[in-house]
Amino acid sequence: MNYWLVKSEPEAYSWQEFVQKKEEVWDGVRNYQARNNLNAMKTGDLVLFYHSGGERQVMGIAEVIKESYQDPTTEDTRWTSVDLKLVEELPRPVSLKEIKGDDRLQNIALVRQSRLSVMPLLKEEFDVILSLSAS
DNA sequence: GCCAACGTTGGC
DNA sequence: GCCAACGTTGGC
Repeated sequence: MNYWLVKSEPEAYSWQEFVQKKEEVWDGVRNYQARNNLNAMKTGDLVLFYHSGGERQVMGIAEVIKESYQDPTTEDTRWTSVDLKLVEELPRPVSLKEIKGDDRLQNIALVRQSRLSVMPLLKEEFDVILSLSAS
């Protein structure tokens, strides 16, 4: 099992919308590195959902329920999508500030490569973020 | 609103 | 194949 983090601008697609819909096609990725990460996702992998822009916080957890396939929003065969399903909302959101302030999270792309929209996490990093939310 | 980081495009 | 110019993203 692998762990990931995906970003969304809440004005474009919010966690609240995801909570209502329970499932979503994760489409529109137009960056090769992000696409490669999408393609590496396996059914059952867990994905943190992060709000970029004004909020900058991790909102909750999703699960991969369909592995990568042609992105339905484009004819261009270079781009792919996955399907995500709601798992649960975090007890409270974990802010970028908290993530940047934690020594154990300094290697994640959210800190090192702020523009990447789909990134892998180590299990340890995933667990640290969950524990921050619970504290 | 600004700027840094990064990606893409196009001229050579 | 290199690099300048330009566009976009996202944090501050």
